[in-house]
Amino acid sequence: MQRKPTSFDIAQLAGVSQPTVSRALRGEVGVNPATRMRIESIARQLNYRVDKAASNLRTRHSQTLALLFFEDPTADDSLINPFFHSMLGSIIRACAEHDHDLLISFQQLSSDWHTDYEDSRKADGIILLGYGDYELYRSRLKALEDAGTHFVRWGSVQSEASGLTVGCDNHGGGKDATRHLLDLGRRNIAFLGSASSHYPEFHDRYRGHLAALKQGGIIPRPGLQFDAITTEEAGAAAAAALLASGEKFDAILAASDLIAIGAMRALAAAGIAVPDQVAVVGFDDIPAASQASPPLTTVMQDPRLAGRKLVETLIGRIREQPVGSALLPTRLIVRKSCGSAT
Amino acid sequence: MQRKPTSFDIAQLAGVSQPTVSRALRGEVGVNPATRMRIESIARQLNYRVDKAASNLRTRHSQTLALLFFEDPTADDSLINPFFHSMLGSIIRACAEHDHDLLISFQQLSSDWHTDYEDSRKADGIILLGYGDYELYRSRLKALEDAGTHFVRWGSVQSEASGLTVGCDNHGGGKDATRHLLDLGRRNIAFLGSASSHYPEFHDRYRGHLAALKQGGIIPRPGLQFDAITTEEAGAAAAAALLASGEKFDAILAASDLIAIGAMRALAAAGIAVPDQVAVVGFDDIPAASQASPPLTTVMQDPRLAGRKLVETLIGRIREQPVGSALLPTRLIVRKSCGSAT
DNA sequence: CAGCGCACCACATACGTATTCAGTACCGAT
DNA sequence: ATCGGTACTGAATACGTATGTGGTGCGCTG
Repeated sequence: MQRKPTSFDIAQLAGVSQPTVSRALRGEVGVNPATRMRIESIARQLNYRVDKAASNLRTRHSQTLALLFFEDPTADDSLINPFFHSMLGSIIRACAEHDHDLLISFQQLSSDWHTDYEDSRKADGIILLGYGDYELYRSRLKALEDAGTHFVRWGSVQSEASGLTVGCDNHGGGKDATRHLLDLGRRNIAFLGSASSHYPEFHDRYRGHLAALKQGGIIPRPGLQFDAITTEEAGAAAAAALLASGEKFDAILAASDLIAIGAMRALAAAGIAVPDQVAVVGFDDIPAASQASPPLTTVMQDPRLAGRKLVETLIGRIREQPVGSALLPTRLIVRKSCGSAT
Repeated sequence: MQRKPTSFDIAQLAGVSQPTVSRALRGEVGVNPATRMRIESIARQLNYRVDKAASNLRTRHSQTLALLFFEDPTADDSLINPFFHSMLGSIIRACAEHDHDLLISFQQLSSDWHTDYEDSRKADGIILLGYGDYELYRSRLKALEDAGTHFVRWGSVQSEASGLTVGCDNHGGGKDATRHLLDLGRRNIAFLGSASSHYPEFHDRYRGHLAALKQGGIIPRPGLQFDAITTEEAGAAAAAALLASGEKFDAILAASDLIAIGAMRALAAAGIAVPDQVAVVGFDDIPAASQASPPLTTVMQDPRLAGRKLVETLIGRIREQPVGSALLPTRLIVRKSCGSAT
């Protein structure tokens, strides 16, 4: 097993200089076609690959993006929110389509990620993904911005955050879902999920919910909102709290599918029929939504589109092209849990 | 925003030479403690980070592992098998614990991954993950091996593959599951999942199944085995085929949870009660298994352990330490679908 | 035939770190 | 006073690619 071939080896075999090899292999203009073909043929023959480290050093680009997942420190080790999981796949693909590699890492909100990836030139830019208390890392975003780091965040587009954000139309999605429930004759709709601005996406969904109520001439009852983070357990707990509160309700809008699924479990345990007695609508359209019983009506965020948009926005930013934040459409997926005629 | 600081900048400020800075920051012995502290302090102050590209170029190591997912070309874009998804999390963590970065990529079985990652020095080694027709990429493994590439594969440990393999005890898991069903009085156990050696893991599970039958004095009926790849659709189709075959059966051992869940759906559609009429056992213990109705009895593969073992084995291999393939234990998780008393 | 422009290519060097080798200063022992 | 050894440090260089600058040969124009 001999030494890995370098561009010098090829140069020697081709009878040209190393710079010419470099130019030829990178498709630069101004290389004699005959020479280029000779070089390419030799490179193929030697199974030559450009040394990424040397190339990165010289060009000062790594052609690599870093994907950072944020998570509550409480989260179980190996679990990722299913929606992010779907997005992961599309991000990987989008990176490949743009000839970039993808570095992936988990981060606790508390660690010092903000000084790492781009400073050390491991990546040209960063994609930030994660639910969680937004206030906790706002200052980190600011630091990133100040350091001139290229990054894109998935989240609530409306919030006055630093940097670029890609997110779906949470407000519109919440509004659509609630309007659908109203159209079905439900009048007492509970909202499960934090309404605090610390969770901007849930907050937006809640505001959309309220907007639809208002449009429908319904006066919101504060007693129908219960906090929950996006786990089944939290959803079940919130639904239990709702039941225990004695408030009258005939529908639940959950801020995420996991919450909705947990709530449906709690309802089932309490002997309440979905959708006959209580209609349930979720948010995300994770795979489990269609598997739930009854299948869950939900607001779909398109992970394919989301991943692609994140990558394209980030690469645009890196290339100093004029890119902005992006708001992606949502779509209501009607299944059985809302009691629609099907 | 000024230029990124280099080790020369620090050297100048500290009144030492650049090599001393390099030595100090990497914790080499033989640097005066006072000098070291001065250097470290200046580095912190400048927010200095070692330039990965330069470091990689010089050391000829990238401190990076590549994770390659293989998938059937037919698979939907953004989906990863849930079990691999769980492993992904633990691999990411294990990499972090060992101070390695993780590059991630999808690969079609047909593409030329075998010449890429390590040749270009993007990664020091490769983790291969994926179900799929094993024969298709056997030759690629051979090529990797011949090229001296460091890699570890997740899969069937028994198969005479090139290179290192980490996998769970598929044979033992299949045997345990079948024995449990026999203990519960089931005598006509169908096996859903390919029994071909092209799918070595399923093959091992099937052999375990047969071994348990033999031990229990049951003569296997070939008509009770139906091929299926690891999707719900395939599981449902296999169950439908089983039903259509007219074979008598009172239990199903599925080669994966996805197959089992699909099969349960098909059984439910046919009005067959689980577990009363037919007991069902799966394999993997994906999150959906505990959510299924009834909750699915299954053979757990521990993704935490699996991920850690893969990473540690690979790093050991890279460091030329004496590491070997590893067989990880499985554990039967008894839930309702098998009809155990609970 | 002088002069010009074009197409192509080589020389030299930069990128930032890690490592080899050769010191230098200092101490204690002879 | 000399030597040997220890502890530390600096000069020089390698790693492999990409790029700025300048030069060569050729064909073409006038």
